[in-house]
Amino acid sequence: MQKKEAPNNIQAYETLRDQILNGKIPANTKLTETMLADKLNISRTPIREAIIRLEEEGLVKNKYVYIPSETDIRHIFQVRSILEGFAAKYSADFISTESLNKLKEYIKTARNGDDNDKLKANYLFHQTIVEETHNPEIVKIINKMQSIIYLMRKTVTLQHRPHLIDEHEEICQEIENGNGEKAEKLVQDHLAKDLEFSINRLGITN
Amino acid sequence: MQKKEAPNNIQAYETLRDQILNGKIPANTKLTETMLADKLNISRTPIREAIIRLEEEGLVKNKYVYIPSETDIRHIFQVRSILEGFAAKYSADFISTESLNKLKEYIKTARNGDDNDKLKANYLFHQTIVEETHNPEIVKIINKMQSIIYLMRKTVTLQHRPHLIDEHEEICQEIENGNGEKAEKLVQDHLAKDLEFSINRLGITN
DNA sequence: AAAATGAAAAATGTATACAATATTATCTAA
DNA sequence: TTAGATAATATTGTATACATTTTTCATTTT
Repeated sequence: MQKKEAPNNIQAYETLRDQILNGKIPANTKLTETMLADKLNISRTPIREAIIRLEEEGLVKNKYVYIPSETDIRHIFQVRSILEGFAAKYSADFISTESLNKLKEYIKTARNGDDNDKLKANYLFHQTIVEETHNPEIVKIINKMQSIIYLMRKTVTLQHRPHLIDEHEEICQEIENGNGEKAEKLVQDHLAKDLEFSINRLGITN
Repeated sequence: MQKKEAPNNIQAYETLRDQILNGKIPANTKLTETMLADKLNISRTPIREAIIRLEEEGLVKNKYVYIPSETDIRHIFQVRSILEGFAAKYSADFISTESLNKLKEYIKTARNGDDNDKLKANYLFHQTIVEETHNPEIVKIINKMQSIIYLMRKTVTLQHRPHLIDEHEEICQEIENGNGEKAEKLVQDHLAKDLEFSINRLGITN
């Protein structure tokens, strides 16, 4: 049995999504159906369906590639902060030893690896904590924000925000100690710093 | 200038959404494009687009109308509890007098009005607190859960869960007192009770 | 010039035909 | 029977033509 290929509308959705996220399709681009259909060598029908998905996801708004304003980003980060804070608090009580070891591993990699490793390790650090809630709804919400988070993370790790890894270490420590309240607070402070650093460096405005 | 009518695909999305929510299209129904196209007297194209929207929203999964399991509902309620808890805490510090008066108004209506008034008042009570965050992301997430929440609310208010309104009153009180921590806790306990009551009465299983 | 008008062009929305898959029913061989 | 193959049917996916709406841009009017 051979693996069935995803239909064009799904593929189109995925490639467009990727291209928007990595900047190949820049912010504010008008997405015209015929233009995209030409580019991907398929008809307008699957393109339309891809665009609808992107719109529901919030990456496209009214046919234009959407860049969130500073206010938008602050709102998104508030949600992230609330949910990841909860996740950290929860982890302090319920984290598995495997996950805890993973966290330590990611800290090590983030200190020693190359840029790409660091990026991935920092992503996994946060993701592991979120997944430790074992609540797919929470994971889903965070994942939906990954597009913006990714941009921010790229900034803070590649531009070496000071103390970033130290903070990860502290968070990990408090989770290990079972100190949920402290862990929650640390995550929220940590994210607040990421936010300010990124907004500053990216020169985001309203 | 006359008001432009929404395109068929949007209208189809809205009517299907409504019909799923009020049970006209029962859970687990297979949504076939031709069948719906016939019923709404339009072609398959706009139907497909409507279904994609419903799928992105989570109301439809793999062409079937989706009913969340008990576990799903618990997960959803955990998110709701975290976010509404935050909203209550936030409100304690920042709520406007207008909103506070509204809350009191809704409590009164929920005590005296008819079933329909009660239902609406209880909805507005929670919605007002959520909106007081002035964070559209939070509002959006909660709204996306409204389908399930609606079901639950119908149960708890129409089957008169005891102390429901008393709890609203306490929450309102603590918000007015500026006691955020207490308000947060009360909201979370309140929602936990709603959840258990509803699951019990609706006979939801996995 | 600025605003208003209205063709021309472009883009979106819808129906439909046909192609590709998935599902169901039917039949055969163990 | 029943597991497996295969034909029949139903459903989904895609391209395309045409209809409708929106946008653009030149022209006229003030």
